[in-house]
Formats: sequence, structure tokens, C-alpha cells
Amino acid sequence: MRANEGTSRTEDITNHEAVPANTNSASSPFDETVQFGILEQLVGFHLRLADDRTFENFARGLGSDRLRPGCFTMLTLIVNNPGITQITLSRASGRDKSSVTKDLRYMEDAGLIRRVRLNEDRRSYASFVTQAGAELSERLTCEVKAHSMRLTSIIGEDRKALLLTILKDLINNLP
Amino acid sequence: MRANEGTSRTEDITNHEAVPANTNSASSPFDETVQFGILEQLVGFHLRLADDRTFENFARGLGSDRLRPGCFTMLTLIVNNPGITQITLSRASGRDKSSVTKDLRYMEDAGLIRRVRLNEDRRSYASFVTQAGAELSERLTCEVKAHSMRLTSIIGEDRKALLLTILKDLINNLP
DNA sequence: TATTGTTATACTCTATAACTATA
DNA sequence: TATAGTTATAGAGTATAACAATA
Repeated sequence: MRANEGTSRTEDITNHEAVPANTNSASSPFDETVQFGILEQLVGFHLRLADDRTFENFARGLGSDRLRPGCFTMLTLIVNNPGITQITLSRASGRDKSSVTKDLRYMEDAGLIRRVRLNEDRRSYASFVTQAGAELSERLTCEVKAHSMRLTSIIGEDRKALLLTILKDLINNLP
Repeated sequence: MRANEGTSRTEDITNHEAVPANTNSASSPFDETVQFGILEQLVGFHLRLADDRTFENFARGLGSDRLRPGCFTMLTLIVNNPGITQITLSRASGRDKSSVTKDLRYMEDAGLIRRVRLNEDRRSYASFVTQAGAELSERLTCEVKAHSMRLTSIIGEDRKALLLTILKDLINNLP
């Protein structure tokens, strides 16, 4: 069956008001002869695009050290807070505890962390990095810094600091 | 079976180096006595958090006008570019054409848009909003503006403009 | 009763690849 | 051969709810 034909979904058109199809193959959404309307001024829209782009750019630099995205955050939090519990990890990363369980299980199976039960509260488990985890964290942190410098070279030192300040304000003060 | 017990995954601990579990129930990740290490300076980390927070805050304001997230972008692009083709929508929104198909199908079934085949290139379909789509777009745009003003009241007019400029720089210039 | 953590499950968003039809 | 669009499918990432163990 031909695409869409014979259904009630579409009609035919001769040629009225239609915007010409864009044949531009550039990678930025803005390299288009397209009107973005209100999206143009929308912080959320740009946050999403910038997040996509930044993450993709970062991930490309990782090479063989690929680690599931959320796991880098977890690993870093564990390195910086030895013995952190899962509920604290959950709050610090802004994810549900069931999501944390999954990531920690993955990292434990990969030999990057170990978990030990707390005697003072036997419901809780403390997480620590292993040697391998510490080494991976080290390498990833280097890559993060390199990536960070690429960002700085694009938007400038001052504006990067400003960006961080503004984002933190948003995160902390949105109701 | 008791959580984690009897497996080789975890060990027990008496009490060494462990960070105390945080009992803070505030919603910001930063309301924690947690060290964030390099994450503290990471643009990507903050973009993700700000994106989550901003979207959640926006979605809460929608009430009965809930529309799948990606669809608002599509709808706005169609309103502002009557007759836009799917491949152009795909590029402008930064999503694969197969993702666009799904969203457009959804909006067509919901009576928000209609698609018409182009006679000058019968592979292409032009998208237009219906009356219902135009009205929904109108209401959503109002909510977007209200949301935008909430953001402005948090970070200030000048810094919001600055934020948009910096994000656009990132989006356009990241390799 | 409340909390930590696990599990099962399901939902959203997205891309890849194979396909049809058109160019 | 190349492009527009569809479909099937799979894989992240995430949350909800029910549960066991513990407080």
C-alpha cells in the first residue's frame, strides 16, 4: 500500500500556502528557513536542544569508556561521598530510588562499586567505588574537563559561569 | 527473600567513612549535604536538571490541555509554517522522521492537524492546523507565556535574555 | 507505622532498518 | 539512485506500585 493513500487521513493539494520543503542538510535546527514562533523565546525549548546537543557532544568524546549517562552522575556522587546511601543518591540525582537501584546494580556487576550494609541501620546500604571505579571516574573526569573547555571556548569563560549561575537559580527556585 | 541478602552483591559494614543518610525531603537536589564534585561545574548536568524542572513546572500549568511534550513543538511549527513537510519538521525539531510520523499521526487522530499530499511532489505531505488545533495552540501559547513570565520573575528579564542567547550559541556551535 | 531498598511492570521518547511510493 | 514517509521494533530512561526487611 502506498504511504497514506486510500485512508481518510490525508487529502491532496495542488499548491496553496505551502512552505517549500527544506533541502538543507545542516545539523542545527536553526539552519532552516522555518519560523519558530513562540519557540524562539522559550527557555524550555532551548534547554532541551542544548541538553541533547551537549550530551551527544560529550558522549562522542568518551571512546571506550562509555558509561550509561545516568551512571556517570552516580559514580561521581559516590566518589565524592564515600558510603552514600541509595536514598541520598536518589535525592541528589533527582531520580526515583528504583532508578538508582538499577544503575547501582549495573555498576556493581561491572565491578565499579561495592555496596555494604550499614550496621547502624540495616535497611541501608553504603556505596563505595572500587579501584576500577575510581580509575574510570578519573578518566571520565578528565574527559569532562576537556569537554568543559570546549564549551568554554564556544561561549566564553564569563558567560559559562553566568550560564551555570542562572541554571542553578532555575533549578533551585522553580516551584 | 530479604533485600540483597544472601547474594554476593553486598557486604556488611560496621561504620567507617560513611556519609550520614540525608533525611531532607526538600525537592531541590542541592538541598543536600552532599558533595557534587565536578558535577558542580558541569553545564550538561545542570542543563538536564533545569530541563526536567522547567518541563515539569510547565506541564503542571497545562490542566486539561495536556498535549504530549514533543507535540507542542510540532503544533507550533505547523501553526507558524502552514504546509510544512514532515522532513522539514524533522530537521527543525531535531528529531528523526519516524518520530515525527508518530506525533503527526497522533495529532491528526486528535483532530488538531490535517495533512494533504503535494501535487508538485507526491512523496510529500503538507501539514496544516485545523480550527481545533489553532485554538489549542492559542491556549497553550498563553500558558507558555505565563510560564515564561514565572521564569522571568525568578531569574530576571536581562538574565533570561542572556540565558537564551547563550543556549542558542551552544546549540549552533557545538560540533 | 514509616523508611530503605528491590522487583515487576509499564510508559514515554527516541532511533534504526526495512519497506513503499515517488522523483 | 535518491528522497518522503510509514511501519516494526528495540532500547534507553524513567516512574509507579507492591513488596520484604528493618526501624
